[in-house]
Amino acid sequence: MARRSDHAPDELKRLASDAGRAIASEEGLRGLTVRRVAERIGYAPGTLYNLFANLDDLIVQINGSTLDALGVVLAEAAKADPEDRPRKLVEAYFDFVESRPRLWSMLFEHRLPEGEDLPDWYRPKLAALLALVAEALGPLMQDQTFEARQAIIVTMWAGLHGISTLAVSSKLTLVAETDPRQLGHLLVQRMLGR
Amino acid sequence: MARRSDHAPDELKRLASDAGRAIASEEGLRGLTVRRVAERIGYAPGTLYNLFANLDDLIVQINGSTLDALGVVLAEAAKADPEDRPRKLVEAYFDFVESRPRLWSMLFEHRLPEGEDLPDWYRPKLAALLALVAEALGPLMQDQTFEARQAIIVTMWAGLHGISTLAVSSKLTLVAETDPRQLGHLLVQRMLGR
DNA sequence: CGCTTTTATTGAACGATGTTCAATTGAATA
DNA sequence: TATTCAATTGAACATCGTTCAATAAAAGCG
Repeated sequence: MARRSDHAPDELKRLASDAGRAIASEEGLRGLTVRRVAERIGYAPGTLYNLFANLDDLIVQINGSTLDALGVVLAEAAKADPEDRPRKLVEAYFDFVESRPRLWSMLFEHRLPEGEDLPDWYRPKLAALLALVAEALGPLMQDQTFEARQAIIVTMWAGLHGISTLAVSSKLTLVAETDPRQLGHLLVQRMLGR
Repeated sequence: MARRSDHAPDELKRLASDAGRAIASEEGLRGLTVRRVAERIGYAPGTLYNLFANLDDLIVQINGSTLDALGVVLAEAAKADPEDRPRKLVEAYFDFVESRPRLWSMLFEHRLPEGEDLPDWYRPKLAALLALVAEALGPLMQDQTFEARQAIIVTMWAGLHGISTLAVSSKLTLVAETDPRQLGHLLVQRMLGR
């Protein structure tokens, strides 16, 4: 069989990454296989290699769209009054992680093979997220130099990521039950010097 | 063939996890396969299943020993004068990550299958590391309640983890080149309120 | 409309993976 | 020496990512 054209090429690519995202959000990275995506959209495994370079490529695409979704959520939170933004942003971040734990995990669980780099469009997407947060919190860091602000934002960002990662893999609960959100708020407060 | 007894059972188990660690530190989680570990120690693949429940078990064992090694390094740094400990601990942490990037990555890159939990001995090992840091930095947090100290330490811990993770997977370098160590120091300073 | 060209799609094939388990064989025991 | 025991094997199974010659359907053309 050939040239079925049940779907336009772009449409088919979307269909495939949607199917991949569905599988990943249900079963995580471990359950995401080429054959299962193909089966889900009713095509042969080989077809996916016309749409994506390989499975890693498909995963990176899905991760990219996860970053986009996170951006939407954070942008919404950034509309709050400047003094409220730290709390709102942290809440939005953890809401996002909790609503899509497996997709969010895949963002960091997946590693490209040694020597391969993320595609060119990925890093700007990440930088845009950071810029969004930096702009939202700018009014609260007016006494800081540009470099200092940059460092604060990146540290906050990485810190929230660390808290969420350990929470999701349940490597955070030790003796006492520690709420990830509270740690997030604590982190942001201290990083903003309040 | 059977009962070769070239090695005592415990000895063989050590041999296998050493081989696994060697492979992982050279090629990361992706290169760590049952067959390659078996080949490296001169046994058949099936033999590994007498020593470990499965590949996940072997990985968790290696991760456990990585935590131990990190503990040794941090304990050494904690011997410094109380005021120097924040800097020394951060330096020790990043030294460790940079000296074993792939082993350290495996600590967080690896996820057990859905529903499976880390073994009972793993969580205490993690808690001991946190306790070490908490004790070392206790003198610098005397104005804090026990709960507050706990939260500060865990947040620092998760934050360092986040910074290192993003740095190792090169998702930290955005516009300007940001040194992970400096971010680590910044984080710890602010979390300790200095 | 028929013929040719193009190309999207297939699915068998390859090598590699984790895991199982009956068979084997060396050591320990009697 | 004969028997029991258990450590070790390696073939087998299902699955994986990936490739690619074959194919069939659409598009182009006379």
